[in-house]
Amino acid sequence: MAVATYHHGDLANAVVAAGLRRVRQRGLSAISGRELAGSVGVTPAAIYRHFTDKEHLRAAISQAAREQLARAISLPRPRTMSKRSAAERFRQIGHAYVEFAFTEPLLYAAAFEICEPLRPDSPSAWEVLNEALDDLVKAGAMPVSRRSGAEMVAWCAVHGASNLMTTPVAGVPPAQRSVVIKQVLDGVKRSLQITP
Amino acid sequence: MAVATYHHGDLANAVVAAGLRRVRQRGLSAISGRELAGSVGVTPAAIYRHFTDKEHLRAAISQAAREQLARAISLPRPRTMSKRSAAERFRQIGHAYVEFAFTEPLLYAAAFEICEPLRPDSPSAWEVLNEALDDLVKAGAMPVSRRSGAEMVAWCAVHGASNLMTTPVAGVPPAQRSVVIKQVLDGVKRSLQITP
DNA sequence: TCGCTAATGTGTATAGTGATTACATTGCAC
DNA sequence: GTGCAATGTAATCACTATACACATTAGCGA
Repeated sequence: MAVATYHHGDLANAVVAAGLRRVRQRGLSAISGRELAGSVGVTPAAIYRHFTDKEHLRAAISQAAREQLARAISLPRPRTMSKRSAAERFRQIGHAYVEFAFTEPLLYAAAFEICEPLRPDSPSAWEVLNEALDDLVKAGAMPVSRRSGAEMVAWCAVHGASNLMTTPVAGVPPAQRSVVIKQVLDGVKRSLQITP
Repeated sequence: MAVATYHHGDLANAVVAAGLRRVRQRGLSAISGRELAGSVGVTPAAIYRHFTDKEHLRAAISQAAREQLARAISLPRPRTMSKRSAAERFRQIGHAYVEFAFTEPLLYAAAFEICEPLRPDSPSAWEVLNEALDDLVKAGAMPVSRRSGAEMVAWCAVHGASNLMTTPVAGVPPAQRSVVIKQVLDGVKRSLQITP
């Protein structure tokens, strides 16, 4: 099968996929071009036909991780939204973000380790967030006056929480995580004056 | 002078110091033990008398970066505090945090890249923050009921902002940074119900 | 269907890396 | 002073990123 086809056919994607698998266990910094090439059944140098650099390769993997995060927080969006359901969905998106960081800490870390966007992030987390905020305003669950800059206020809080709690600096024991998350999400709610 | 003394005398610290210098320009991941050893005028293997691993070395450098951050946000603390001055100082600490991230992005990134505390972080950023929050309560600028968990609410927001804005993911143009920072800090203020 | 060309993968080579080992030098406690 | 533990050196190994010349092949125009 190694010689079934001389040309792999989809090396770039295959390498990134293998990279993601590796990242989930050892982290982005442990990625080795050789090993990756081997796991795809190809010579190390072959990678350089598709990626200029090791850095380029790592950037591609990082972006793939970012796309997984975006997918993870893309919760289904009901056609019509009440104040309650809009607020609920907004909170759940925040939860999903943090949850992703907890269940796939290395993938999450990789997503933000290298952030040069290669091609425009397909459905970026950013867009999901903005959509949810717009829905909040439309549903009347948040004053329009708070809309401007709300993305950053919300994202910073949730991203900061994910970042700090997947790391030993903050020293938050896992058992206490959920209460911290609640406090942070409540804080966002208060800060953006989300009503119900 | 290379042979002035066979023993260096303070290799561990010298190596970390050289490491910090290097990190500021190229980032933590670009650290090479050999190069570091060379820049201190010592053989590569000598480093392994003081650090078990390269990872151990990097962890030490990361912690040194964390200590620099802590120093950067350790603003002078007036003996007696009014509501106004307590709130002011709290905000300035937040500003200093973000400012550090902007002026030394690579150092800041390194600080949180490896977070195993080796020895207890001398004067940790955490402690500075808690002190400032306690002062807020004492001065009556924040309701006691909001004190619990306030560290995380505040830290998450500021850390998230630093993290996202020293990176191209958020796509915030440098010119617009200060307004985002203002919004985030105002958000924290509202969230913690800081009064003046 | 043929054959040309660009794209892709191979093999080999080089320089730099982290790490280990045996040995040299030295400060310090006794 | 002497001996020992701490520290630095030299030589070495396995591995990694990367470059280059070459082999193979897909896909296209004739």
